[in-house]
Amino acid sequence: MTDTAQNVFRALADPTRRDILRMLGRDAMTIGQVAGQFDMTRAAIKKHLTVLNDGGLITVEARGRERINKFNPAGLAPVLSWLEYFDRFWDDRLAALKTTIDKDTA
Amino acid sequence: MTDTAQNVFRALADPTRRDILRMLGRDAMTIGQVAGQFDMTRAAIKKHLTVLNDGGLITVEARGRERINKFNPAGLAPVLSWLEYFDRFWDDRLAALKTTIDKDTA
DNA sequence: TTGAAGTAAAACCAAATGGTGTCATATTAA
DNA sequence: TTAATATGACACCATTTGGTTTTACTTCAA
Repeated sequence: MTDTAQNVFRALADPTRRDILRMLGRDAMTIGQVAGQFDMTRAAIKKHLTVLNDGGLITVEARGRERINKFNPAGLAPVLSWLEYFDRFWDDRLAALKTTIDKDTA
Repeated sequence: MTDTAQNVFRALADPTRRDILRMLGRDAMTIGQVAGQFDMTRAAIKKHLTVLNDGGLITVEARGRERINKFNPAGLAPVLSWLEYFDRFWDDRLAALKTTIDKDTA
């Protein structure tokens, strides 16, 4: 396995992949289902899913001839870790994020 | 200017650029100073700084014949916004980030 | 004013990226 | 068994990316 953080940032660098991740955040989907939402071939979507999987952002579960792709929240951890380095620069902007977090963790 | 979020994620996709950003987070530097820290030509560094600037992650201030490159914390806002979408998935991991935030905002 | 320092900009190159189409394989259903 | 479905894997292509060299322009200092 290569550098984890790099794989995550690389995975997030493409807008299609970020959209796929949002979609999988709502519902787990097969490759075909994901492809149905984009004007792109299944092969292209499959490549994106591979990159997302390499970045640990999704998990793939085989079910018969289908592959269920699920969003993996833990995969975003490297991004959060990386962002923490800049904590001291954040003030009001981060405070806003903090409140949204509070709503969940309360 | 094209899509802001895309420019930010694209800027963060390269490890050299992430390293540069960390360096600029500690101290503002000229192109030459940044280049001195990497085994790479000034031209290459200049390109990276352009991408970081396009992403709004740094600001460049001319001083004589020098260009002072500064980290711009606000440039990371699109990343935070994008991450907020996944709030409901985060629990303990995000709680950790929350505590570090609390230390700053207290 | 002349030379050195700092940067900008352009031409160029190899490799990675994002897409396609095709074919093979495995599984479900008739 | 056979046909359709869902995916995997490969070859291929155009464009982008990350790097280099080279040249030119400003600005500082002697």
